[in-house]
Amino acid sequence: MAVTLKDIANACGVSYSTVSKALKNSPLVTAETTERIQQKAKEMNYIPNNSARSLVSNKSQTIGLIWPSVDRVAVSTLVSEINNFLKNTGYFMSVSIDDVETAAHKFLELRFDGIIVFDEGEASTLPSIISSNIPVVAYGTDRELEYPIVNVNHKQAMILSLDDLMQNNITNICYIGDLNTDDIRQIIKKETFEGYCKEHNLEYNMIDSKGLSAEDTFFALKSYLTNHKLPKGIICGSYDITLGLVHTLKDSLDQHIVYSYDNVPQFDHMDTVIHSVGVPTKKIAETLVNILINAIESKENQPNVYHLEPELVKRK
Amino acid sequence: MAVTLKDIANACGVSYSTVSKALKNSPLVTAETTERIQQKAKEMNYIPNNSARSLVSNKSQTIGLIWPSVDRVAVSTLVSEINNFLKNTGYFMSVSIDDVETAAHKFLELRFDGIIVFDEGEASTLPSIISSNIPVVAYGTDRELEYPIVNVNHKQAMILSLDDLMQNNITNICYIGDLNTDDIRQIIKKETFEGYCKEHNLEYNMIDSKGLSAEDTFFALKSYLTNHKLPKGIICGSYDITLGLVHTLKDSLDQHIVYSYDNVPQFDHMDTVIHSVGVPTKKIAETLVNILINAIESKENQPNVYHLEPELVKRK
DNA sequence: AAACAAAATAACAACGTTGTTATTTATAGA
DNA sequence: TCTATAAATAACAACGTTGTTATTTTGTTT
Repeated sequence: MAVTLKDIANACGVSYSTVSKALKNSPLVTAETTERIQQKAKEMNYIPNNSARSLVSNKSQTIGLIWPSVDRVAVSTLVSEINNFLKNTGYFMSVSIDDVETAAHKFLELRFDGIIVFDEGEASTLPSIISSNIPVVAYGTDRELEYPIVNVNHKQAMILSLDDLMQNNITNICYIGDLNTDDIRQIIKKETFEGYCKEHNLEYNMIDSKGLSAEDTFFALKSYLTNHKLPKGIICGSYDITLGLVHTLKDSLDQHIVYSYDNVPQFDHMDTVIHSVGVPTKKIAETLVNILINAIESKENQPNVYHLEPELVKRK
Repeated sequence: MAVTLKDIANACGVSYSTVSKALKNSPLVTAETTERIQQKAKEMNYIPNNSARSLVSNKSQTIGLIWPSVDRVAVSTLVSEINNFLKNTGYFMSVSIDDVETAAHKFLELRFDGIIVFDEGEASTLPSIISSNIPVVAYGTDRELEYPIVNVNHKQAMILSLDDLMQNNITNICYIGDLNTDDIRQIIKKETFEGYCKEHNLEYNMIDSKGLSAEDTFFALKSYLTNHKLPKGIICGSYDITLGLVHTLKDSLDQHIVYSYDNVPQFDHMDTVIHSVGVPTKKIAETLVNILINAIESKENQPNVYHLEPELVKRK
């Protein structure tokens, strides 16, 4: 069916091992033969068989990305960036939206070279049988695992925005975020906010977005606003929550100063001024890719927690 | 490194071909040995090597999905549904967000069993060298290709909503969509709208959303509304465009009757009443999967255009 | 022109499976 | 007990590569 090295060899009157070398520009084959063979290979639409290749060399030049929550918009930017960095490094990225364990198992069967996991807490921990068989790096929650994990220091991000609010003498503030959850990231945001406010004697309140999506936030705010008002300073727990806020306030938004988690490029193109705080998406993508590629090439998987420091991006 | 059939064979004192059969529940192996071998395989954390398997059997039980525009939210629902249908059929779905040609080429190298492409027009046409080597099905634009394409009959969808408007005696209407584009799908919507209105002597106008995203629409509408008013009946060219409209109008939305393209479940959870028109996401997913699996199993790829008929979903 | 070294190419084993063919072991009938 | 037959297991070739080893061809030196 498909064209193989043997077919090219026959067409060129050489042995298939010579074809193999020629296609890899090996110095063991003379320039003319190499040229002739490559020419023929192209002409015959040769496509290397990764299965055969992987079988003998144990390399597939492919990374699996596990992304069970496809619908989270903010993350799609990160996925794109990871794809770019991987491509530059010579790897192909294959995404699965299955649950973490199913996806990882299949990636292992496919003998991919490494795995990136979007860690969403307990449910997404990879069993050690898997992580001991393939380099893994996770992005997400701050916890000790058998594989490296990249964390974005949500605590520091909160402090950055609060410091900036203080500096502008805004002391009437609120935090909008998912308050009733066991997602450790959301808990950190909430607790840091509360701790800081108490410590600095700020007038504050916390509004439950009742979820992480823009829609959840929209409904939660709509009902909240029937008998409350929002203070001048607002900190939103995520990009999607901010969208919900923008969607709700619309025109009166410019009476507030808004800080949002998730330092994604989307904020640059919004018509309302929203400051954002967090590690730039590119930086996260780059770190994840570097750690993983390094683990693959050095063949060792150092369990570790990497903290990336957030930046405050002020706009207008 | 990884556990192989041979390792299990040694541990059980049988030959590796017996292990191979036992793990596949072959009747050629006695029940006890099968039990003993499967037990051991589990204990040793055996993970089959897909490369070896695929090499000899030419099957990978994996489908590649090419999705270059990850950021389009409406599509993520479809991607999830496709994943579900594929899983039920015993296939694993691997997504690439690379451009169509790069992704398809890699899927071919990986010897995947089939490809689903989100067809976005000319730029995403697969060269026949690829489509003749692997079953392909596309979702998207209405055009003749060397592989089957599933199309959702945008014309009929427009007519459905216009008929419904007429039936409710709303004759003052507008269409919000991407007007200056060579995307054939958008052109069909626009032309069907215009043709219908002229034919029925309706008072109409068309508003350029200047893009397909919610943001584009938001800006376009904002500037439009400075010296215009929107009519009672509104038809939006996509889910994202509708989001832009909702975002812009907010409270005055209930003075209009809105129809939106893209029959996604998201509309059910919105707090404003929006009718939607289009083929239900599940139906699209199911059709794509069925056509592809059929092509794989019958080993023939009938080039064809499948038209799915849209439905009008009225709410509240 | 013979001998040798260097360069170019060919042959081959291996990777981990599957499916077919060959061999061993158990079961039955005389 | 011995053969004929069936059942169970083992051996083997093949899939398309890569990297190593073996062979052939070419070029140089005498």
